[in-house]
Amino acid sequence: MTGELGGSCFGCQVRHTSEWCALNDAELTLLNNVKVPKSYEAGTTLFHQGDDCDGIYCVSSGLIGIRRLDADGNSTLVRLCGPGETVGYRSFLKKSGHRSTAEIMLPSVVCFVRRATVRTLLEQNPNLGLRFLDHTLKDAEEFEDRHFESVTLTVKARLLSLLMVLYERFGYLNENGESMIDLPISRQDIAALIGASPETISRSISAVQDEGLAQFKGREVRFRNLDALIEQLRPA
Amino acid sequence: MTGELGGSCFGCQVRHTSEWCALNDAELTLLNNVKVPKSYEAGTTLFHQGDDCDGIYCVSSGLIGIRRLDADGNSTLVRLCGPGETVGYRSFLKKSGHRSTAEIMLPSVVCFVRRATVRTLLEQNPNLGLRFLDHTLKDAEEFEDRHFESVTLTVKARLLSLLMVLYERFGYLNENGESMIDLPISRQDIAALIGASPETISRSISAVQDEGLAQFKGREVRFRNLDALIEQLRPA
DNA sequence: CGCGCCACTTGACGGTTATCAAGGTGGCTA
DNA sequence: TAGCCACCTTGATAACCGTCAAGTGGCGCG
Repeated sequence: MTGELGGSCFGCQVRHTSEWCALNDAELTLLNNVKVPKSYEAGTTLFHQGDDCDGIYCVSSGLIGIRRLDADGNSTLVRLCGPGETVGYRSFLKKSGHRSTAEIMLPSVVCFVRRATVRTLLEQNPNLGLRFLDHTLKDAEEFEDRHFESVTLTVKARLLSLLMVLYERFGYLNENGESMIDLPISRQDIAALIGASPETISRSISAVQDEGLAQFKGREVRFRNLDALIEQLRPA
Repeated sequence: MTGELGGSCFGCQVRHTSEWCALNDAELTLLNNVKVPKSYEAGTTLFHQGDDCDGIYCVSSGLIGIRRLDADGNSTLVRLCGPGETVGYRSFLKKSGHRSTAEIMLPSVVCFVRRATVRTLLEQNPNLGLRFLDHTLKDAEEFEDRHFESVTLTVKARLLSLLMVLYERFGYLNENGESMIDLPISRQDIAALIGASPETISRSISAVQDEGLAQFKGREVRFRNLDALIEQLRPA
């Protein structure tokens, strides 16, 4: 709920974009008293697939990766959650164990709210439930769209699409006014995210460079022709 | 809400499996008074992609197909909704236009409940909202799983998986005790549903027949070896 | 400094699948 | 019955992509 440990929910920068914007002052005070803010290093985890769901996590800053084990036991990245997003709420609402593992991708501050508190707030304030409903609707649509994309678009098109999504969240202009991203995830994770092999991702990246759309140096991406790139996403 | 036009919600066979099982008698009476049951021929539509959302539809009997237009303007089948399921509720909850077209696949009876009524019931009974939440969660999980399948399994495996789903809903034993399905959809729709071309579906069906798993005659499927078929779904 | 480790890249190959094209079948109307 | 049309099948071909394998480069560590 707050950018600094022990900070107040009332000062939290993401308060108005998270589910908790439905709460009134009294409820927010309750939340503020029982929430457990904590700072995490990259590589650590909030919970593991199969764990019991003891509560939910609100991302204040940083980036969380949601992973699932595939049939071969490999851990594959399923989605990313940034500031203002709530993690683990679907398992909470379903009253089931966690279906996935939540891994810290970037140094993050995350507030934990234990189950009983969320339940109390949900009973007190129906609007909070509606906020969760909205969030779930958004998730469902996102998965629907991605399913649609994965059977319609090629790997390269999906890569460009992902780059645009990441650009919206992590993009910036460098000193020369060029559009840039510092990718928060590895190529392997990119591969998992769009449902392709790491080799194909590597080749797709080469193709994107050959076409002069962008330059890749490690995790740094420099866009050369954002208009042409966006244009490639249109035709389908 | 009812198997016969003008019938009562109280006697509806799907009442206990639909969202409306959350309602008490008074609320059900309200619903019963304002709902509009209607019989539809195959090929007609409940609403079109882009239409305003004026309410939600509860499937009493028959089968509804949800279609979306792809980039080329082709209408592709996205999912099927059977008795007890509610159609168009996500657009309603999101207060947005319909993202897809709902087409009648089999002769169906569908009850329309207009927006104001649903809103009233939602305000009166928080449990109804939770039911919708559950449904949305299920939708999200389904698309998550299908996304996973579509990048993991071959077309033939996905076809077998779809056949099992359809068997659960439309399967029966014929006079010889053989497991059968009368497919409710065309091969083109099967193709769209699992994300493949119609030609590949046709070839996959041939392969399934060559392996002695099932016989296809038009839309009639006769299973030859259900155990072996299920076994092929396991390995993952 | 050398070593190993890991992520990434690149090449070669093969399998799966889409695409294009040419029949075939069944249902419908005239 | 003929003719048409939509749907389905079958064949040939090529594109896409996954897999296996070898090589590169960065980075920490002894």
